[in-house]
Amino acid sequence: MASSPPRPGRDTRVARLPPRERILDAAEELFLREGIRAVGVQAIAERAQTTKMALYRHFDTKDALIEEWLRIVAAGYSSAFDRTEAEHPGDGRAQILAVTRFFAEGLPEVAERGCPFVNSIAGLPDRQHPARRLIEDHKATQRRRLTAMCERAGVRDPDEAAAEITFLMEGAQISAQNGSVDRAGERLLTAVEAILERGGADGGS
Amino acid sequence: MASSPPRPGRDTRVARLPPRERILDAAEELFLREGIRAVGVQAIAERAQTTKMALYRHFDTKDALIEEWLRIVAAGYSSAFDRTEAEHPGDGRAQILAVTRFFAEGLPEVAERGCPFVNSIAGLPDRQHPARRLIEDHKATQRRRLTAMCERAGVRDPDEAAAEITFLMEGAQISAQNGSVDRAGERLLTAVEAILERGGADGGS
DNA sequence: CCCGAACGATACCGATCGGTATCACGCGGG
DNA sequence: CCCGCGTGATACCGATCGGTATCGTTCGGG
Repeated sequence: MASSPPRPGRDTRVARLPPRERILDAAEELFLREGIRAVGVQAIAERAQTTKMALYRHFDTKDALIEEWLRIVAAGYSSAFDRTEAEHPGDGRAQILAVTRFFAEGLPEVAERGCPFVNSIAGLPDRQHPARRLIEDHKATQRRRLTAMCERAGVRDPDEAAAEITFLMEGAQISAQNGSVDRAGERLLTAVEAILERGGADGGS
Repeated sequence: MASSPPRPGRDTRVARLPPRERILDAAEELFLREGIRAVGVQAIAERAQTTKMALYRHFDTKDALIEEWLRIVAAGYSSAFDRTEAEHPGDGRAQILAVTRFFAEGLPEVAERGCPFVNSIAGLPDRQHPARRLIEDHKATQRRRLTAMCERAGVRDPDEAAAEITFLMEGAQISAQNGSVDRAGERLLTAVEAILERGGADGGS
């Protein structure tokens, strides 16, 4: 096996990531594919090409690993919001349409694996569970940012508009997953535009 | 029909349903409270005041029990659609508003325990699983019925309107569950009315 | 009245769960 | 050079998982 080159990278074409990242990657894949509760720590460790012991050196408990994973996913969505606000400074309407497009682009993936937050919350019936709190905090923050964008867009009732847009985004994910609505992305975009229209958004135009 | 089931007569000590119903009731309660996968058959049997053996006499497997439960839940929604169609014959707009109100009224419950379909699908990653097929069939049927109602209401693009209303209903449930939107019921109704307005619904004939 | 089916209880099956203990090895920094 | 830490491997823990086997009891309809 490791005959001449002492250099690592024999069993992986790219340089191997540190165990912690490998574990998080493996957990993400399995959590999405099988569901939080159906996956055992043993399976995660194996897929990460390590052992349960190594996993428990980095995460106190399986639930802590779940929480950390969800934290990363939430950060991904947050940074997408950051980006759109940076790219369309002050233009609420453009920001909303951009994040809507972001959600729409993610729909094929969500249709296959489901939404990480929605699926996880189903396995976290305890409202005090740290991972569940994290999800709810994330969703509340996202909703606040959406409301702010609606205000910026000059919509008449920003609170109502943000609520409806939130419904549409969440519902598009669910309906894409259960296959009851085709062309979900286009429908989502159309519906959000209609809400902005109805609310009298300033529009960049 | 001649022979009545062993219904609890008034001299029975405890009004007790037949084991099968008790098991389904217990399963419903636990599935909603803890989640499909987190509940063991032992726990279901105990809450139904019976044993695992009795449970397996009525259901081939735990998954079959899950499927049967979901079938009952789906039937409940279907009969709600039946009722509104019967109560507002030919009036698509009134039908849509009635089923929307039905969803809105269920939101407090959904906010607490989550949507049975959404939560279950998270624990059924296998698309071939009978219970998952049942959910997807149910959602597809519901979407078709909604489209028919939109046609009846004279909306310009019934397919699009039904899709958007579906998004709103599903999204309202999710957002109520994760607490990101308050007054979800009123918002849902407002949004659906706006879609009918925009689509040029007849208003009742 | 009595027979068989449904029922309740208990014990058991192999597998897997989340989590821990132990130990040997490799590698890098003081 | 060598010490120590992170690592990987293995074995183990008690508990629980879904599912089955074997009892004795209860009860209602032919």
